[in-house]
Amino acid sequence: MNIGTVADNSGVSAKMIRYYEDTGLIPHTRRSDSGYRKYDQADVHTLRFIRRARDLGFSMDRIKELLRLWQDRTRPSREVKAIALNHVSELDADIAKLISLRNVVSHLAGLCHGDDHPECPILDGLSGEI
Amino acid sequence: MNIGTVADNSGVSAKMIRYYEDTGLIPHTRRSDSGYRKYDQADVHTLRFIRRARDLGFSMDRIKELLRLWQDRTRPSREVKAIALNHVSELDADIAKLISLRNVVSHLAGLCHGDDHPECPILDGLSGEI
DNA sequence: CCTAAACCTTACCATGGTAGTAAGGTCAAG
DNA sequence: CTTGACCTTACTACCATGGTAAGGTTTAGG
Repeated sequence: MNIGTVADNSGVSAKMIRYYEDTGLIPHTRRSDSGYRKYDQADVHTLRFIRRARDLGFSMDRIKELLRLWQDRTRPSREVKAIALNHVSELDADIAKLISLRNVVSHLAGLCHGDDHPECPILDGLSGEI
Repeated sequence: MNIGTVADNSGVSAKMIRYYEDTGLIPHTRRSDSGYRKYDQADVHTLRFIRRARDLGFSMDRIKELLRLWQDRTRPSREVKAIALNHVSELDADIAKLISLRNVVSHLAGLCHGDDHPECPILDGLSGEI
C-alpha cells in the first residue's frame, strides 16, 4: 500500500503519517525501488490506534507510551490505566478552568444591560473598576 | 516609563508588549532619542485591560474589538454584551467537548483492572476492538 | 570620569499538531 | 506515449508565548 491508501484507510493524513515517522512515533517504513513508502494492514491498524488516541485528546508523548504498551504483549494493565487516569485528571483540570472562566464572563454579561447605552459592567470589569 | 516598568506594572511581559505593538493590537508608541519605547499611565491601564481579557480566554481578535469599544465612549453596551455572550457560547462548546472526552476515557479506565495482567480494555478500545 | 550592572533594541529559534505550497520524480490507464 | 494521479522533499504558516544572542543606552557607585 502507498501512503495515500493508508491515509484513506486509517483516517490519518499522508502529511501526518510522514510527520509521525519523522518524530519517531512510528518507525521508518520500507520503501519501494523508487522511494515510495510501503505499508501493510498492520500499519493501518497502528495508525487507527493513533488517530483514536488523538481524538480522545492524548498528547503525542502519551500516545508514544500507549503504543509501546499496546505492542508489548506482557505489559501490566496497571501501566495503561495509570496513563488513562492521568489523562482524566488533566481533562478535569482543563474543564474546571474553562468552567471558571465561563462563569466569570457569564456573570459580567449578566450585569450588562446590552442596550443602546454606553454603560457596560463588562468593560468596567476588564478595566479593573470592579 | 520604559517598557520594563510598564511590564511590571501591567502584568504583561515586555516581550508581549512588543508583540502586541507589532500585530497592531496597541498603537506604536513614541520613542526616546535613543530609540527606547516610552509609556505613560494610560498605557499601563490599557495593558491591564488586555491582560484581564486574555485571562478570561478572549482571543486576540475579540480583545481588539473590546479595546475599540472600550475606547469609544458612545458604544452601545449591546455590542460588548454580544461579544461576551459569544465567548460564553464558545467556552460552553469547549467544555462540552472536553467533558465528552473525559467521560469516554474515564469509562475505558473503569473497565480496566489495572493490575499485573496484560488484558486491558483501554488498549482494546483504542485499537478498535470494542 | 569611568566602569559595571541593569536596561533597552532587533532578529532570530522553539513550542504542537496540522495544513498548505512548490518543484520535481513515478506509475498506471488509455 | 501522454496524461493525470500519485509520490517525494523542503519550505511556510498558524497562535501566543518564551528564550537567546549581539549590541546600544542609561544609571549608580567608586
